[in-house]
Amino acid sequence: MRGGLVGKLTLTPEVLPLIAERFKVLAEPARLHILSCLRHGEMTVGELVEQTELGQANVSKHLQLLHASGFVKRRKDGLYVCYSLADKGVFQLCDIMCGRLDAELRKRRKLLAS
Amino acid sequence: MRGGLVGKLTLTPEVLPLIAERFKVLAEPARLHILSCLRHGEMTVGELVEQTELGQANVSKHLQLLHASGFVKRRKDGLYVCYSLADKGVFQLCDIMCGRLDAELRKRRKLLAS
DNA sequence: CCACTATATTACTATATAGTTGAGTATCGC
DNA sequence: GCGATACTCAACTATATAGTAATATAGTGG
Repeated sequence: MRGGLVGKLTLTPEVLPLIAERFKVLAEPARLHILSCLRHGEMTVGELVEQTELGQANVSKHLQLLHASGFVKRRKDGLYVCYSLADKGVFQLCDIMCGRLDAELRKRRKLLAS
Repeated sequence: MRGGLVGKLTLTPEVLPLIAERFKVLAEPARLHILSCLRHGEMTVGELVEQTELGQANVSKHLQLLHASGFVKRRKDGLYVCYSLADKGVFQLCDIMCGRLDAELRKRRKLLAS
């Protein structure tokens, strides 16, 4: 079923700030790194700190934002808080962006060769 | 053929800043507005200023950035500079984001109803 | 050449936020 | 209870950038 109605909401002036806000969440290497870590499964905050080499409070703050915008979900396990991807759809966005970047780098390289 | 190899480049730590930078370009209501205006065809800077009700210098600056990141292309026509979408793929990203937003608003509404 | 129009650029201000430090909260084992 | 651990929150600093006003550039017609 794949979610059914994708894009029912269109890019009208009223929703522009809301959409921009979402893009802004992904517009940060640190947050993309965290998401990319979570690709393989849920992780505790501490594990993410270790993996990303960011400060602990910093990771925590990024996670709050990612959670508030619905990119990740939270689960408490005793002392630990485990974060995981809310859905794998985030990477659809990243993959498209990677594709665009790739295409442009290729184009730029071709220009240099000529 | 739809472009062929989408996502050949993956989300490795080295490309994270580049990908984030691209998302940042879309993380601005003004720029999304400009892109949305261009959806129907090419427009001059002046037309975009009129349509978006932003300052002229502001629009020009946003256009420089959109052009530098490969979202729009430029064409000089005498005194005028006509901007148009580099490709329609941008809206693939926006539509996905709209879908995510829509899904979350719906979920939030369902919670309120219960 | 000059005046005019359409864009671009520069310099500035105001605001937002990434990262850090230190304090606060919750949960575990003793 | 106490201390230790894992995480969150609040206050701060430094940096980036959106928007603006003024100036510069480029093309057009006289």
